[in-house]
Amino acid sequence: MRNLEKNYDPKQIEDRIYRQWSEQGCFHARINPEKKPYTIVIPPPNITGQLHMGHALDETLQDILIRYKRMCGYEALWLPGTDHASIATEAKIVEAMRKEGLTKEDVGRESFLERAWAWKKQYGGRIIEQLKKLGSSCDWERERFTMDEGCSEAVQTVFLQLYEKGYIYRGERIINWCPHCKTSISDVEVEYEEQNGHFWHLRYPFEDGSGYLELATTRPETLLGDTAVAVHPDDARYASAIGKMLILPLVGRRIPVVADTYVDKEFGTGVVKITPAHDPNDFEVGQRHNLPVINVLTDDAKIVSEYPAYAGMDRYEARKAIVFDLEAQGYLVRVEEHAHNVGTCQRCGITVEPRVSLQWFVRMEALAKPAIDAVREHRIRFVPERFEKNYFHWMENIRDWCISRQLWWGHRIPAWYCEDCGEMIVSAQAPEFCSGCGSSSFQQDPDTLDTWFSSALWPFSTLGWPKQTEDLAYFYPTSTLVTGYDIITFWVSRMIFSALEYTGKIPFETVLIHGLVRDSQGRKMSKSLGNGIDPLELIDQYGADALRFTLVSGNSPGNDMRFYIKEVESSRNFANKLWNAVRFALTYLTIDTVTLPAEMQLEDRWILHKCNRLVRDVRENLNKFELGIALQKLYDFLWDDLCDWYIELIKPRLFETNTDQMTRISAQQVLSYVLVQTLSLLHPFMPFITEELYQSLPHFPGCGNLLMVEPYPEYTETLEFCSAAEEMGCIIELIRQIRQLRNQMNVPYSKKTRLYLETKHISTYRDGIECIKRLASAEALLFEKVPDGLNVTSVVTSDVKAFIPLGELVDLEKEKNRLLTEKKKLENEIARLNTKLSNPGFIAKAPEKVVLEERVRLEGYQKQIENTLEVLAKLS
RNA sequence: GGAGGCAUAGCUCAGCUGGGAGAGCGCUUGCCUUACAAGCAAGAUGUCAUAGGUUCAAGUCCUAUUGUCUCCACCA
Repeated sequence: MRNLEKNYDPKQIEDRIYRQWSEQGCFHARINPEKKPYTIVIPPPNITGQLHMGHALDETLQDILIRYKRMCGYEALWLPGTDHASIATEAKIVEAMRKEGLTKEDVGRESFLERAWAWKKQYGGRIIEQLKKLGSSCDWERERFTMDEGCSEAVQTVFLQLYEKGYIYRGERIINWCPHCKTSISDVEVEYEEQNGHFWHLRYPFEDGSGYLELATTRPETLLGDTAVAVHPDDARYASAIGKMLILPLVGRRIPVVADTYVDKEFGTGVVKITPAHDPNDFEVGQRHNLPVINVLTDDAKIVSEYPAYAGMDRYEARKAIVFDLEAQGYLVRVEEHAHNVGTCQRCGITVEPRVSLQWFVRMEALAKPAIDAVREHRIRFVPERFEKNYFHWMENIRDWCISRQLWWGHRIPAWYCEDCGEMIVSAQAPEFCSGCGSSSFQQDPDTLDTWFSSALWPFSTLGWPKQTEDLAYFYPTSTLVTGYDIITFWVSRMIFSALEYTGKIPFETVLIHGLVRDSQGRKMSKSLGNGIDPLELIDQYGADALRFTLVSGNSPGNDMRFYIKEVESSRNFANKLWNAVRFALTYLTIDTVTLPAEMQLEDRWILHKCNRLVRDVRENLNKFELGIALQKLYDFLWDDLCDWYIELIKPRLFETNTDQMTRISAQQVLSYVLVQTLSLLHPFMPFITEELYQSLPHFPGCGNLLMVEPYPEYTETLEFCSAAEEMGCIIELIRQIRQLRNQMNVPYSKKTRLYLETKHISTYRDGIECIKRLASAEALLFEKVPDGLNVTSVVTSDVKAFIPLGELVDLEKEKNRLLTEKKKLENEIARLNTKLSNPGFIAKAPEKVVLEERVRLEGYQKQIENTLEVLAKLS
């Protein structure tokens, strides 16, 4: 038996406990046909990342689930790893090089990649170490990286398969281009923000001199690339203009007026300039009308050399110059203020530029369908269910996925171009000879794949796919995916359709969605605001368990939470409470096994009953992913029932002053039983402190198992003690009343009062008399009828009248008033219940159980008010 | 424009399939009662956003309204 410090100090134990788990191989999952597998793959953190509060929440939820299932007897695998995060990492490396005065082009592709791998080596491990600080019980022997050999093979296999099936194609399309990162980005990587801009009204003259058309634009600089003007086919105002030619101002190009239903007659003048190269809608109009696509911007958003007057100007400079020229030449009608949404790059924040370019795409329609069905048929379940709607909306309106990126860090596209004839060959290795011309010199496609392309394969690539490994056969499909609602579209949806397509199976059964951790003012935590709270600092200060407790308590799936340091403090206090409960127990435990006594006191049966119910509830809540509720129940039981009531009640039995060995031992037995049960129940939530305390219990050296691998408590029919629970409830009620009275009368705790109890349930109160004596600080005597002539004041419950000699209390008037208030309250309750019970509808339609409950309740109040009135009469 | 969330004590939030309004923090009062002052005991505070509806019964289900946040789409 070890002596515990007075206050819980997580720093003393956390690293030691983690090492112990690790050294005993508790994290490692082994294929075991005797057991059912339970698998979680971690949402791989970026190698650029530091652990932030969002991770802390995500990992805590996963660790709770995995520890719970492990203790429930599943072969639990939590598979960890990291993501190469192509654009984010590349941006960081470019930035680091910029400080050295270098660019990507300066160092070249090969040496750039060397830097990237060095980065991975240096920082990829950092976040893993941080995960360990949280207590994450990942199987580190199975740690993966999206660009390791196996995952890369998976990526290549998928690419080749999809290409052969015709799902991957290469084409000129309009895509989102980031002029800063100089790469394409997918639709979901664009973030829209409202900006104040202008609406420039321009006039484009007809070629035949018969006037002009007036239109408006927010981007006058794209005029250089206009290849038509469009009106609605049914718009009577412009019917005669359709098919006529206009002269494009400043450029002099002849462009047609076309009719297209894309145009909104009601908006502006009902005339739209069409710039197929720089607007997605215009691009489509262009396709329909066979319009030329004229690109006017370079890859860093400057005007191309074909327009000497503006060549080399940045897009915003060009805008000014062009507006100036338009005005000077009389083409500008007026300028309006106009607020509109502008797309920006998720990574760098620069305004994206729609741009026509040659990219690789995944054809999504056929892939999306089975993925929609899987969720619709509830083969995959979202928790909470409402996030299905997000998913369906996205999947049902899905567009082709642009997967090529003009980046170097990532999986390079396995396509090769013949240097002689230009023939494209898609294959894993460089081809030997060109199938077209027989040449043997090839260039590999310079582009890499969208980082989400590899994360989409994560649930199965990490288990060995495309190889049919034993791991894959046993642990796949995985069980639960835990992630934030912000990446359902980026990631969850892509894993679902990928898994169905390549493995023919769902990737996971349940998606547990959590919200964002916000700051105390409800703002997102972000670097730019500087409002982030570092989880590692909190762990350092309050312990990992306290942080975990804070993140889970009061949090419900899918909802955002605000984070207060104050709450971590109270979580820490809870840990300390638990610590001290065990510390107390240890000073009195003389037994070293955990068995329940044959003979138990009332309070023993009561706490066992409550503990057993707790086991049932916590399991139920955990099975339903209601982690916050489960934790709340544990908190209430431990603090209130166990510490404030049970331990206080059994103190007299535990102390040396108790010479009755039997009651002394039985108290120890029940206490250690309840402690083992609750430490086990709480372990998934607060693994460190529970493990440490469990090991300090005297039975531990005998059993020898770490708590982490002990079985999770199970509900036991034989521990249902309903009548004990009821009787104890009455006694608790009585004690509360007496305490209230003493408090109101300013009787100090140290002063014991005499107490005469009058009740018809002598046996019940005989069992509880010691409890009353101790917790109400009273010398209690039991009577069926209290002798007359005692000048007394009193406390009243439904089945007991308690009298305290008047001399021991201070104020008779006060006491009368107290009882009158009590009477009033009771009258109100009785009236309410009478109304309810005399309602024929209620009697007829409410379930019998509910009616009965209300009747019992009413009876209780009636007895109580009788007692109250009787006592009031005595007082006056 | 489309979809969804939230609105409960001074603050932050729980409240599962309808059946007497809860927790933490804060506040008031009294206590160093042989585990814990990071503690113990007692207490105060709520037209559960508004208006209807369903029901014997609504914080809970339905409809509308207001406020607020988010996601999706993006109209020149």
